[in-house]
Amino acid sequence: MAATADLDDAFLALADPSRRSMVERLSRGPASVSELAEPLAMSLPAVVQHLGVLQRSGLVSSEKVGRVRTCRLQPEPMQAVERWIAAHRADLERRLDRLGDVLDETYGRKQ
Amino acid sequence: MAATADLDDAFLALADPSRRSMVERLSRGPASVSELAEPLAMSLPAVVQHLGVLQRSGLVSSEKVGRVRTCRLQPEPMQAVERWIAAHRADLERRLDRLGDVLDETYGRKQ
DNA sequence: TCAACACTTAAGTTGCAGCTTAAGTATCTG
DNA sequence: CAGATACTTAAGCTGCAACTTAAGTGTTGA
Repeated sequence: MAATADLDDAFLALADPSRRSMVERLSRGPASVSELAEPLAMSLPAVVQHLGVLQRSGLVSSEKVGRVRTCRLQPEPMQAVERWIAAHRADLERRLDRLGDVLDETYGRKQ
Repeated sequence: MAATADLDDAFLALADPSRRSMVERLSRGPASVSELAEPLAMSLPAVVQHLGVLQRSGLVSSEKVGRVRTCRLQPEPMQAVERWIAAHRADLERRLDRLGDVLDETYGRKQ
């Protein structure tokens, strides 16, 4: 059960299109910093800073071998975010369904 | 098929604990601005500003009747966020599963 | 009619996110 | 060992997010 601050970090990390592009790339497999940077129109230090945000959120881990840092997506924070969304979306939709029933009962069910 | 900017807005809106608390409240049913503000330790204008972020993201809609503004959670942006997460988490986990298979084949399956 | 209520608008402060350039530090490769 | 590669560190800039207080506006109930 993810702490509030963990969700803060994960949602914030995913709120930037450059970082989501990095996550999309990593969802297809590990990648080096340069590979993550390649499609992005910004300097390498900027990419490294985005990577820092992703790592601090736990969404991405990395290890350096030789001069190459290899990055990987971590499943747990993605699951925590999905659980939070799913729970509250489900609440909402259950309620909307019931509302539909109530309106049907009040005004007559549609054919 | 949510545009990138829409996902930006939705993730950003959900990256704040006060705003998530508002969304949690609204997932249980419509509420007035004062009701949303009640559990939050901040001024009413601050709450209204958070509400503005939620509305600009499409997550929340509101209408004013008399002097009361009633707010509702909208399902579509929640679904869009959930779809994005689910898609990339699924990619990741499919890959991790295959990796497990490969490791099993290479090093011998665990008993 | 007038005071309480439920916001709303305006204006200002503070801090930090998201870049930049410049100058490092290791690690390979020929 | 020199030059290319793959980051890394440092420092500084700009804009906007997240509040605040103060002063509105329109609505309602006694």
